[in-house]
Amino acid sequence: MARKHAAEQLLRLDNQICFAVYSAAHAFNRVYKPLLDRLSLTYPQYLVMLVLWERDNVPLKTIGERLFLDSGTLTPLLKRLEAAELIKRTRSTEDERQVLIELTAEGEALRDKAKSVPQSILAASACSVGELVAMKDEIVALRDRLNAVLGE
Amino acid sequence: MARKHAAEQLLRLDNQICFAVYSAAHAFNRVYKPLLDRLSLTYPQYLVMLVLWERDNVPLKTIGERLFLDSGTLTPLLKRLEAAELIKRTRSTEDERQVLIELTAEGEALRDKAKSVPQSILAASACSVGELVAMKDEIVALRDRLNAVLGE
DNA sequence: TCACATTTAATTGTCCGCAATTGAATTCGC
DNA sequence: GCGAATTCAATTGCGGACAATTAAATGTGA
Repeated sequence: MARKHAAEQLLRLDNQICFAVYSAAHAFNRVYKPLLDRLSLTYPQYLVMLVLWERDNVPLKTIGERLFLDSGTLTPLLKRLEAAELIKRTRSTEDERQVLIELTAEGEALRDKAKSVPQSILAASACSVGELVAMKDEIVALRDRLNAVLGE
Repeated sequence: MARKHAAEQLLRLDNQICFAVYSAAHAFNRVYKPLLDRLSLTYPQYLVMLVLWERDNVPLKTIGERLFLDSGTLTPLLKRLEAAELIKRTRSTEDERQVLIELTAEGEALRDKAKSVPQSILAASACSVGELVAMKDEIVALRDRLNAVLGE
């Protein structure tokens, strides 16, 4: 047989884009780990802080929409950030269903220490900013198409 | 100020390739879920099965190297696959430190049911095979550069 | 107004992912 | 051949992820 059936080829690990993305996510996580250890943050916690550094005092829901995470993930994570005194959780007075997340002074201050992280990641990526931006845009477009399918 | 300082821009969530990869991995996982539910597999379990369908009777270590996972992840996962009677775990007679993983007849048979999965993913990705292959190759190259940094 | 649906967080249970440790088997240096 | 280092799997503990459920607050329609 000159070539295997297409369905067989698609089952091969090395042909699957999802595994490429999956394993790249883990590789990123491992590169981030020592950098974030210095901030005493995990990667998902760092993502939450990025959201808050852009806009403070937002409901849990909004953070979840931004990061594609639900309350089952965020509630315990935010409690740990509160225990670390980086954020405060308070019920909204207008809508008591909502929990508003607010940075503490300490949480704000951490932003400065975090500024050098992206540069280190850039270096580890070992390619140009232009290439990375192009890849990022493609991956985001793919992610959004996948999420669109889920919304149907 | 005409434009913000570069370090500030790099801290923005939308500018981070790692978040693109992270969120794309989750989106893939959510698309895979209903497909894999029919096989009673989780995504990491599906990855292990892909490895075994390519080559059977391999040590745990080899599976870990292929998937970039360690024994802390694989040992319980493989025990669940064994409980589901898809694989068998046996100590190697030549080197008793190794655990060899072998498909059962049921595990082999599942391959047929899994054949249609990649096609469904392809459809959800909503782009051409050529584009996907190109993206996959770029992401794999990036992953390998990141892993290379870790190996130093 | 009052039943009903919707929105939002929190909780519970299951399954990854990984660091750190332990213990057993093997290999290496001498 | 023997003690030390290495390899490999298992275990423990912690922190995500997410489905499913619960409960409370809010909104809506007759």
